[in-house]
Amino acid sequence: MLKKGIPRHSQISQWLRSQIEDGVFEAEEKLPSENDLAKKFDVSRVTIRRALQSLESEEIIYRCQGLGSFVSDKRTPHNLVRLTDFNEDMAKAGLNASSEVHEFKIIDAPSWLLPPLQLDEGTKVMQVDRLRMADGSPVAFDSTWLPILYGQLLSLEKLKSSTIYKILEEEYDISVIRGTYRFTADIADKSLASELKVDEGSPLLMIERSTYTIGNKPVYFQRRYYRTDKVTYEMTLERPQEDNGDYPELPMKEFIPVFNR
Amino acid sequence: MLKKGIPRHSQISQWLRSQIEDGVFEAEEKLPSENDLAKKFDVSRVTIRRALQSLESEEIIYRCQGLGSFVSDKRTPHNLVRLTDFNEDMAKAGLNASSEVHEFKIIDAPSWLLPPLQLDEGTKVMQVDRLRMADGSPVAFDSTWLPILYGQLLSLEKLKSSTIYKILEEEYDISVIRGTYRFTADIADKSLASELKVDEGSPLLMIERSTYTIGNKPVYFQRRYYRTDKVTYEMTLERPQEDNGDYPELPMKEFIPVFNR
DNA sequence: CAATTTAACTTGTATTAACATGTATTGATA
DNA sequence: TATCAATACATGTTAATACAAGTTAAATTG
Repeated sequence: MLKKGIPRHSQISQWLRSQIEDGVFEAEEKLPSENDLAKKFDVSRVTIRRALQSLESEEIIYRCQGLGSFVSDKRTPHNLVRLTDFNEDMAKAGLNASSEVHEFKIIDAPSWLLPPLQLDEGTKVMQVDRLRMADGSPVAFDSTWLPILYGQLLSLEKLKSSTIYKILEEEYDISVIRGTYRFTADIADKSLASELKVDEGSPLLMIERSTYTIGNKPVYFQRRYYRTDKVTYEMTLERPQEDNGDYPELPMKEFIPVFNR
Repeated sequence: MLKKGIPRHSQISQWLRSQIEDGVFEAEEKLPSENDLAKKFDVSRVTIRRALQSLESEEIIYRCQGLGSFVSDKRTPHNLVRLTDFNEDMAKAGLNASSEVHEFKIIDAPSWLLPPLQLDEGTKVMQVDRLRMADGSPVAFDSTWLPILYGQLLSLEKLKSSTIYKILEEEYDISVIRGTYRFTADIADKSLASELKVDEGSPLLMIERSTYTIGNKPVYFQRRYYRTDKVTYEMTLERPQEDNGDYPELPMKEFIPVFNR
């Protein structure tokens, strides 16, 4: 049942993770007892506990002495934030996402783009402008700049049905390891106003995103303008309930505002 | 050395936490080996490992087989986001924070405020308007509304030297358990423009914050406008390096955009 | 002297064993 | 009937032990 070469506790926690993911064990459902699991996998109870501990620290399950282990209700592993994708975000919100590619060209990198993409002067970059729509009406407009190295992997065809993130990850195995988001506000100039169908001078929520792959290599730099009447970014921070006394005064969560001078 | 009644592994992990916090073990410094710690506390190595495991899952330390355990460089436990405080944010950025209370009054709650504060029509609320400054120049302007229950605990005096968060937590033991942040953009009207010393129509980053105490009771609702030339909110999301195979495809971090219709 | 082997030390994995503590049910007792 | 004690079973704590595997440096070898 268990492969060799991979720690058993990892395999067991992985098995449980996928079982929970697949809905075999539903939310709030009681898992088999540690002894039962130990028998099932023919390992010691300690190994089972090691596996359950992983799931507990990921807040996928919670355990009650005397009662058993239960699947957490939270759909996403708490405290974990995923690097999200426009289409994915929209799908989660139950909206029909679509996008139009309005620009797909190679340009000389403007000077302000050199530092974020770690490029030298005179280098060319790929620029992709897209209008993002939810249920057919414009929600956001973004420009993305990529070093030619990565930009050449894209095509108009693919961009229509997929996202840059997915194309690079799934087709070329270039995965984004790190991403930095910057939130700021801007006002719609003539061009943005007409793209997003808002009045010139309207406030727009701007999110700049820098993404990096292994070795801190920049993959792309993106500026996205959201219609404020359409999108608000929201984030809930929760202070962990005083569980076991492990956190006496406790860590909550961090959110770093950067002050420009 | 160890008290009874409290699990030894908890006491040991707590001791290590505070030693690290106090700088006894600095960033990237190697901790004593598991065997050394076991001898020091006269416990088994398993107990030490249990303690280190807690610190590891909190990302306070990391461990390398064959090398030892090391203190993580990250100042704040990773993946944990703290509910922050304006003064604290500024201090961290090395700026001198100050604020002027421009309004401190009791008003009839406007209708749009009723749902977020879970109040009935006709209720009165406390409103506090403050201009926030960094090194003497205006950075943000916020209005905070509190149910009278909590508002009455504040005073002009205290607000000058402290923050609402601190006053309620430290003096009245009312601690904020949960907070929701919403990011959006707005433009400066005449009043905001003159407060923040920007042109009318300038873009401002607006952050709405709802905070709750135990039992999901709203403590206050706040609207803060940041000068975009002064402040950008930034957030870095990192995908955990494939450590042990525990996370095969996955979990990064979550950041929820809310789509208004 | 350089390359290799060995030894010592580190954390990682896993078992067996015992006892502590919390929860719920069952059955005897007042 | 209501209460309490016994019991079974859950997770929690901890020890003692063994071996695996990664790292480093010293010792050995060519």
